[in-house]
Amino acid sequence: MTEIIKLQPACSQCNLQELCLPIGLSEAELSLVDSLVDERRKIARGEAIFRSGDRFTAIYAVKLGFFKTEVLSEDGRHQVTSFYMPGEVLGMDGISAETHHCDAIALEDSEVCLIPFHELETISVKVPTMQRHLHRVMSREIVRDQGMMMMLGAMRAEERVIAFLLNLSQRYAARGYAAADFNLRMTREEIGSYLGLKLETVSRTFSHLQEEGLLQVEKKHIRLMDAAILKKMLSQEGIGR
Amino acid sequence: MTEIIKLQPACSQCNLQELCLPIGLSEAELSLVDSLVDERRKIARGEAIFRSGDRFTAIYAVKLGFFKTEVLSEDGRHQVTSFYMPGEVLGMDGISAETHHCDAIALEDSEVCLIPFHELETISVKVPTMQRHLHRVMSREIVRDQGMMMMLGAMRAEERVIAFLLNLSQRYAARGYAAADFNLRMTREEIGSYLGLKLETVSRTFSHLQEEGLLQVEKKHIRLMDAAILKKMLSQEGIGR
DNA sequence: ATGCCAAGTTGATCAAGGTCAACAACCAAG
DNA sequence: CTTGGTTGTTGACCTTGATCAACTTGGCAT
Repeated sequence: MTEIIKLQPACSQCNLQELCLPIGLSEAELSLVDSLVDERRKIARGEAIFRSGDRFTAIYAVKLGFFKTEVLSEDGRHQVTSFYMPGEVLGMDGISAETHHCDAIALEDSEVCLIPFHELETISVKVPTMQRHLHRVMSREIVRDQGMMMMLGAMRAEERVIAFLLNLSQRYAARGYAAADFNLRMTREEIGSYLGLKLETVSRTFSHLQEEGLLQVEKKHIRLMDAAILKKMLSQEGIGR
Repeated sequence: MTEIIKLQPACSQCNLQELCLPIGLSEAELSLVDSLVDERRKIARGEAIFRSGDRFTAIYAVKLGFFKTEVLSEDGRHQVTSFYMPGEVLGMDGISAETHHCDAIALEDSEVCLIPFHELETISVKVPTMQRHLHRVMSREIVRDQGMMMMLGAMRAEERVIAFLLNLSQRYAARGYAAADFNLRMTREEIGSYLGLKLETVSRTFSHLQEEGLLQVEKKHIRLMDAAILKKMLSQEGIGR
């Protein structure tokens, strides 16, 4: 069950600071941020932070755990649009209409820092660095989505899977985890949905890359045997579809 | 050739105001915006406002004409990520890294209003309404991209084409043009790239929808014969791929 | 243990859409 | 008026990845 704890989140102490906050805030500015982020929330595996249609009030920084966001269309179809790991910020889809447009669901027991958005806007007015940072975070999401569109529109199945794994790898590395050896937090079906493929195709592609000796897969555990070659396969591979 | 004219753009007078600016700015606030947007720029068909790698300095409101943005990956592949019509704002991909990540190219002789971004941030601090609006515009882009990902990942060719046409139709309607009768500004190839399809598939799908009596296509001229049915085809159609 | 369910793998088959090619229509330039 | 280049249409064929189905494994509840 989702549970709310009023633990002083203290951004000023958080080891994710550099990922989630601007670099180079003054002491005074940092303490303003501390006062802003006043609530940490535990989300159990399978629970949602928010769902499509919920009123938008805050954005969320992942403190611990793993999330997916997914959109659903009128007919039953749904699609995973993103995965989020610690230090990443989610919920910005809600700003435009004061309503969320997707579900944000925990893939494992997780914790998020709740950032009330209107207060954030208020503080932005006083701390231009904060405003700049917010704009960058939003813009980064736009750029990321463009890359995603590129992937969905122009890459073949194997390339998508490779791009996905390399992206995960790079994000783990940025957090100080092993770049070539990690556990997937999501199912084959969720990966497939994210990549615009069926789960069988994801599974087959894993197996195939393993036969080639580029990958070792054992259930959710992935080991990249040669990231350099994988990268090359992305940029060289056929002029695509 | 691209040409710069210092014509008083006067947002306060512009008929696109409601699309491009927040509704409900005070007189005083509007005149602040007028002072911000101090340059209008003509872009000839085929020319770029900016290209990938260009330093980011401003965002652009389309005043007149039609644009596409496209990203290109290391290997030659490129993909159209968006089309923009009057009243829409482009260039926000550049904020995150102070560098543009795509090319913005005019599909016909066009005019844009140049909005220096750092000045915009400065004014946002003084005019909270402006800040709110900026955030909404950026967030709307995020939501739009999510819808695009949904389309690319979960829809079949015919559905994508229908969704594309209905989206255009709705945007024309919002601008006071006929919703069911308009001219495409882009080639079949550009549509295909945007939709993750080949130009032949776009062409065939047009022909097919025409045979069904749902569409009339003559070169670039499109007439939607029954938007209601088309909409229904989107939401009902098979549980998809 | 036992049974059940969700998650994953693998194979056989099929269809959507990509590829290749021919051709038509329509400019714009000479 | 002719020529060449761009854009669009249509057909024949082929490839990729979806679909359907059988089977395995592991976790959890009884």
